[in-house]
Amino acid sequence: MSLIPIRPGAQPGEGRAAAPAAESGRRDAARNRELLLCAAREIVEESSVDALTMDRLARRAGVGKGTVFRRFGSRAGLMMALLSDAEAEFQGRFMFGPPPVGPGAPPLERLIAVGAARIAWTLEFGELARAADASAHNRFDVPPAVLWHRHLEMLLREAGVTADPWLMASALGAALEPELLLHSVGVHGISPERLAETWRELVTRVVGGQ
Amino acid sequence: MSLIPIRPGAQPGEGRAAAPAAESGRRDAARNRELLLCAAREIVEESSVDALTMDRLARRAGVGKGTVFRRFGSRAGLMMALLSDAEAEFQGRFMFGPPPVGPGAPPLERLIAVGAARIAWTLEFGELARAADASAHNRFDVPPAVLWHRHLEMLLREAGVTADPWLMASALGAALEPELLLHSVGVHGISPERLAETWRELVTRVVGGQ
DNA sequence: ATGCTAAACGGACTGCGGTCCGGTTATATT
DNA sequence: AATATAACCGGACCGCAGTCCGTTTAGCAT
Repeated sequence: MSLIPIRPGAQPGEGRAAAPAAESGRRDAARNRELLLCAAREIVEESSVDALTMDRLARRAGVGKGTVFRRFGSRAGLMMALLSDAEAEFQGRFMFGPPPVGPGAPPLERLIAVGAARIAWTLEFGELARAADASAHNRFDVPPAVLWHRHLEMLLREAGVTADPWLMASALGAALEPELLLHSVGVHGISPERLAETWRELVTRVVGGQ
Repeated sequence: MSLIPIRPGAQPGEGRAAAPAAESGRRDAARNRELLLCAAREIVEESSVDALTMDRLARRAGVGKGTVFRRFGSRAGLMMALLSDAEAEFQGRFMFGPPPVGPGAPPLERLIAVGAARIAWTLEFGELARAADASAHNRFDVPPAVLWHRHLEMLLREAGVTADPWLMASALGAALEPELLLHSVGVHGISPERLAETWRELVTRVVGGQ
């Protein structure tokens, strides 16, 4: 799949060694990587994201624990690897897809649409995203997060928001964080539609529209 | 201190046993509690928040590890206990303090002021708050967080925000989360003034003002 | 003072994420 | 085919948060 591979098959360099890419040399490494991703998905759908521990994954895949960490760097890295296809597909949508999420629509419309899309995306893959964020030292500096943030910033600029678009993008982005969305839906029973509607209201007011 | 004690000297019930309050019976328990809080503060100022591990704290205070967990329930509970005075003081400011943070000023002014105050507060105590959030299952449901959220919601209502004030409060509150603020300042070198200014802009636009 | 009981105590124990290092193996070179 | 070497592999090991349970003790009632 991977329309916009953010370094395809590479994890965000956790330890010092960084990025044993998918195609570089050793075929057994690549094979183990797929083996592990496959086993990880099995564990997740059999039980839950929380059940996906590094030891368990290693034993399930029949490899040593060290191998798991060498491949993915950390638990967060593993989660991101599991998410990377879905993430890349989402990136493709807002960067090259059809309007109003993709380019071609007015910026405010794009903001509204991409927020709604993000909400839907999060409700589908959010458990993994939340787990990734949870044990992430630097969740804000990871490539997909940076790209997402820059995209929001760009849309805000295009929409005519002059005051510190960088911080505005941070503030608005915070309203779409998986932890918050999942909590709203899961604990308080808020519907996705209401989330999207409030996002629309929020972003409309921020760009000074209406 | 504790102007508005959120159950004074009690931790947000973590385990099943919950809330061995400060004054109830056994004086040794209360004594150990103070002993532990004191030792915890020592460790933090000698080293850092990260250096404050439960084992270390227990040994430093000369008690068993079980005692630490019985008193505070979890690491997050300990962090909240360490924060509780500062948190209570802040609550006092926005609920009963002088305007514009406290009551008496127009709602938009109060929103702007309380955000700025929150930013300053976070930059002072944020390390503890971040540590508390980090290992908190239910960081949104803890009393101070709920009170803060409801306060934002109330101000939004008073300011005439009709559309789903609950979610709007969540969204705006997310822009003031310790993790985000500390990241902006610490990693990207954003100044507190710029944070406050952007908050002013954001909240002004949201309430539809000028 | 003495005895009773509920509560507090300590520290061994578990499972987890993450690191390290000696042994192994795939690939390139000759 | 033999060799060299860089990368890979496994699993023992560490520190941490959190749990459990047998033991001790504070406070009360008599």
